[in-house]
Amino acid sequence: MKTPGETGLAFPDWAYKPESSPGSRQIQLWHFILELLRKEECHDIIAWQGDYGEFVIKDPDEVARLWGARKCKPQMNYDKLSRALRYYYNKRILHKTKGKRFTYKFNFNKLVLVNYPFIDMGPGGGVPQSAPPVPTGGPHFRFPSTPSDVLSPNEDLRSPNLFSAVARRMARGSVSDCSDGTSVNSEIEEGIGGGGGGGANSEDRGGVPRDLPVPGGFRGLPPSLHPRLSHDSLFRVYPHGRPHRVDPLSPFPVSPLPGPGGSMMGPQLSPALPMTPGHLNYTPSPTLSPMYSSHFSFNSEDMKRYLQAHTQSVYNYHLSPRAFMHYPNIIVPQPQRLDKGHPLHASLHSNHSSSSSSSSSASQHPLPPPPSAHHLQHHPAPQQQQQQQPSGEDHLSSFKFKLQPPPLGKKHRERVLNGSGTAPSGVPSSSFGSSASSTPNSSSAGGNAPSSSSSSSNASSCNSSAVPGVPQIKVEPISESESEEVEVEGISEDESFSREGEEEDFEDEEDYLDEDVFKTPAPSPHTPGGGGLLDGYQFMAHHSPHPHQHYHQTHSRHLQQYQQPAGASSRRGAASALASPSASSRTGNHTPNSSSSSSAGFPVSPKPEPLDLESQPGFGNGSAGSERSGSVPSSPGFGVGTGGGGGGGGVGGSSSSSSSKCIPLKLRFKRRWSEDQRMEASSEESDDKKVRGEKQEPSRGEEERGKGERGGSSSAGKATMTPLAMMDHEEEGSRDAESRSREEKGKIEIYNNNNSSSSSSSSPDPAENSVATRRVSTELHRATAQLSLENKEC
DNA sequence: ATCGGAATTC
DNA sequence: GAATTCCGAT
Repeated sequence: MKTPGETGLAFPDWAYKPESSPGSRQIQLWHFILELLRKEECHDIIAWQGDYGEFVIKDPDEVARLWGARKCKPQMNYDKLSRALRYYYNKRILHKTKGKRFTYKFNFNKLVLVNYPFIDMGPGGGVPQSAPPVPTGGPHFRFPSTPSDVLSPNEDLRSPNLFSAVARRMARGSVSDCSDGTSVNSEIEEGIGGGGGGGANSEDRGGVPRDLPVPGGFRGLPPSLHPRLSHDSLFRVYPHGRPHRVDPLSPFPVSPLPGPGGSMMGPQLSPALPMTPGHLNYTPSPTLSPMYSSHFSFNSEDMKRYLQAHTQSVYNYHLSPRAFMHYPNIIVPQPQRLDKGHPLHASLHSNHSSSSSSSSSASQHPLPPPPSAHHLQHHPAPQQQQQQQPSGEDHLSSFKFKLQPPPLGKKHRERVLNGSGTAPSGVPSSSFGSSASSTPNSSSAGGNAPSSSSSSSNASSCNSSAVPGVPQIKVEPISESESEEVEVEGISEDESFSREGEEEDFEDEEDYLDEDVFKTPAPSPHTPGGGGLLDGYQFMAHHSPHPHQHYHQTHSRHLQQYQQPAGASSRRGAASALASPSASSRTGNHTPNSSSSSSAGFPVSPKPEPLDLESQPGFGNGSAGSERSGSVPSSPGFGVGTGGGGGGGGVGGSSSSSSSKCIPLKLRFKRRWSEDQRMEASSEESDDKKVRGEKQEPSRGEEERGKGERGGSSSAGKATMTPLAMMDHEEEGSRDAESRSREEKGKIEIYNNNNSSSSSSSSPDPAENSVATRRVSTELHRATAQLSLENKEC
């Protein structure tokens, strides 16, 4: 099999911490595992297989041996190692793929969160589940490992308001450790050769452009961003046409942004585990960015850039609208479509002042500029894709759907490799030997030269294989009740965003979330830009002229794949259908996800979350509000068809009018919302259970149920229905048949449009769209402003 | 093979 | 905190 990297599916760079690289002793098991997975040499003993993020330990003994060597625990054996892995279950870093021997699956979301806690959870701590902090999209954010990289985090700090959470975490050390001094080299390794991306292997890299840390990180950014910071390190830019590889074998779907650095091995992210923002129980690496202490001067420009990057990242990661609510000042740039001018810049600039101000208000200590840390890392040549200049298509294209045939029989995967069991007892830890097992190659000490770095040589390769994959959706049989049942990978943002009915029923919220988070935006084949989900954001930010196109595309896909006939009403059915196969087999636990069960009542977040509340209002103004009021289902705003997405849609709603298209958007929002809430609730619960060890009920199903129940009834904090719930109710309950039919029609139209047009470009009514779009945009702006104000107040 | 509790180590 | 070690239960 190819390594993820090769396949182009690498896991996010940030997920991998170089520090743990060969020489570092503090390496954590998961990190070590990733390390092995990155090495082709090790593919005989462990390799990605199956779903995204899923890997199989082909030779448990050997892996254990290596692990023991690394940790200087000669007595290590698979039993012990597995115990350690099992501890990750609760942490949600990993979970077992049931039915498959020696097969586990990473929850990259979790890793990401841990590593990249940029998003402020807010008081509620509720982060939009849907929006993982990690940037997937175009510009990849790379978790800074090197000192210079580290800076970036600091940058975050710059804006206390926005990133305060991060700062706090950093202070706590909860933030990922990229910073080990030890790891510096390692990082470099990764960054360049090894690592950057997930695939350590040269091959892998080849597939994915690993780190292409582009010196100018941001596209638009002047190379000289900051002397001290190279955003590059922080953000990886991917060349436009990132090749998307699709490796059938590799567990990962094509990386959406085959970004260079492989910063994104998006596919790998397993949707399965929920990334509950709130729960960062696990702190992978203690070290935080080296820079904590470092100070950065507050540079408005840097800030802007940073924010841009960040926002893009967020955007790319499908942050839920709420996430943005947290950052009132930030306008979400359209990462991918910069066509229109450079919205980002514009937005940033415009916002910049505000943001800065806010920061000042909050607490900010402008940090003195860090010592220069520029890291050595050679980033692969700057990729085209830099954030700033996304050539529209490329950006979007980066994300794709991955369609995978149903997994082969488990048996295929089950391989018990007998191992070669050799076990040299004390192996020098330092040399993880990279390939220790099979190919002990050099490396070891070499400094970090990283074994994997070997890949460095390959680094070039990464980019190569860019094969624009076609968006694919992967449907897995449900192996586990939890998350794995149905995965849609690489779903376009839209999907994640709305996850229309089809996906609505996630048995696992977590999974769902994870997916969202990780999903890479699916580049629609047709649309260059491809960013489905983004639409909303984009819309908000820039009002792209053709917002709906994306939407259409994505939806169309849904339809095709899921063939979901009708709108909301059908959702469940569709979803259930998807899930059902396996679900049925399994215990009933799957109960349709809480969301679907909305009828029952959406779970209300157990505890009141200020953030949510805050955010919601904002949206409320938009579509949500209208719905609540019982207004006509179709919110005008959405009508624009732009996905206005969340916020935008809502706002627009007031103004515009096309009904048909509007609804889908609305639904999306609602669902999204509900999901978020559910997530929150679930996450809490789950945490309680798993982490805390509270046992409410053994079955997983329970968790969900519990969520639902709690949400509905118990939520002591919130007796009242959440907006979402209300919305849902309206949808299902109050809406009249007509409205529904209209909605559906609208959807259909949209879909049709997609199909018909090559997506990207032509919308059926360009003129109309443009006009509508403008209009909407204007309103959106207005709305945004209001929201911002509101948020500030809060 | 897997799970997870408990004690212990670093 | 993150394993490591043991070990009984499934």
